[in-house]
Amino acid sequence: MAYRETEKMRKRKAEARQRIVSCAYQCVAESGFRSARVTSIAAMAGVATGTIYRHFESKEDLFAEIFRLATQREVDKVAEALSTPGDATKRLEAALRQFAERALRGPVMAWSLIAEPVDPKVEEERLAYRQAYAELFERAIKEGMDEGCIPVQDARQSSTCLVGAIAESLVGPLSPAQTNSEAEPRNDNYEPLVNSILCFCMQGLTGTRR
Amino acid sequence: MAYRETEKMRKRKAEARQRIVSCAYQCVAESGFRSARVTSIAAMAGVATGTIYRHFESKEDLFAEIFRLATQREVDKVAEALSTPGDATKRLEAALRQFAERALRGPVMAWSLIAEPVDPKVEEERLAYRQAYAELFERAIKEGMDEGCIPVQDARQSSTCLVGAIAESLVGPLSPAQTNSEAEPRNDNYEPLVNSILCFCMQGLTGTRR
DNA sequence: ACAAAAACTGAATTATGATTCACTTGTTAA
DNA sequence: TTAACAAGTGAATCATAATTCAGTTTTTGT
Repeated sequence: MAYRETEKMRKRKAEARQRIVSCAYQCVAESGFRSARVTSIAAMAGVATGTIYRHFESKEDLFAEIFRLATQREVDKVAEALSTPGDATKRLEAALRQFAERALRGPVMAWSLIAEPVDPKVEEERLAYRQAYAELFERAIKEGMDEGCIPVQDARQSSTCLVGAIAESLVGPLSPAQTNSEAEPRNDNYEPLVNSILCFCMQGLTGTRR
Repeated sequence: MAYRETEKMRKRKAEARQRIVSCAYQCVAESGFRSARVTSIAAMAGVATGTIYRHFESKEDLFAEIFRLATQREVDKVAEALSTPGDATKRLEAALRQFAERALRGPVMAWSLIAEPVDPKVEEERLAYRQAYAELFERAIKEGMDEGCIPVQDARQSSTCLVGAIAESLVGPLSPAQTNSEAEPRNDNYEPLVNSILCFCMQGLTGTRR
């Protein structure tokens, strides 16, 4: 008898997995899911192609995990903005702004998360992702209704609409055609775009234009 | 010298093309772009696979045309609802309702048009499709601002938000997972869902909840 | 040092469908 | 009838990457 799984090995394996994940993440962040190749992820991570398959069932599974990770980051940021002190209206506005601004700042990944055509398992994650946002907003809207700063309404429905309104507003600006043609001049100022999106959203929510 | 293109031939060719198009349409309406096979479309249309390629450059081109066609139908219906007599608010509400109800009534095609992952050329058509809606709504919003029944706002931005809010609200109900699990009970009543979507949208537009 | 058990490797295989093309059939005008 | 040409056919080919797996290397406990 010999080999028995050892702490050292467990750690090494975990590191390899981690390396694979972050290289895959990087690939996707650079040019989306569609063009990310298992082969190049492996090369980038310094492992053989086959190794990927001892860490993930399939490419789809790997990508689903990447999607989940990327998503979690975004959702956390929005949650953070929502847990700021202040009334619900203010917090919602900050959260929506956060959502939009982060997307515009990392347009390739944002596009992948919001609108890139992806395989079914990844698409499932996308559904979950959108629901995660919707739940976050829903809670805040309910708080707002309790506080009295947001009129009574179907909180879930409104939050779904918010997600849709923002996502749709970003699809144009984020779509690769747009993003590429922008050549070099990165980070223009997003303020006007973001503001006009928020204007509609806040009015939809509160009935008050600002 | 002999064979020269004749009226009869021209017509026959056109008919074959038409047959291909409508069979492809049917396939997509039944189960989406992803599962539509060139081979089965050909079989269904009663032509050889190769024949498809004398009418269309590639599968993507065929699908782009199908998308365009399906899209046109929908956009026309919405345009029709918008050209009804009445004030802009009423007309917009009717149009948005039309959009949502038609989607719920033909969920497979609607999902394909709104959210199914598709090839790049088809995705391009989708962008155009969403813009077509946005333009329609934009015009109506501007009319409403002139009439005074809609407060001054960035009409284009608002119309984009409307498209997004509705599309997002439909993605859940339309997604194949949902659609399939509904088993048999077709056409439930969509009223409550549609109403709550419209509630947010109209308030976003007018600042007035109803 | 060694045998047992993993883990790693990457070239070869496989899967999936779209696309092609050598050949057959149909159409036209003389 | 026939020559000239276009349209139609569908089995064979091709393209693209994901996935596999027989062989190699590494790790471990004795």
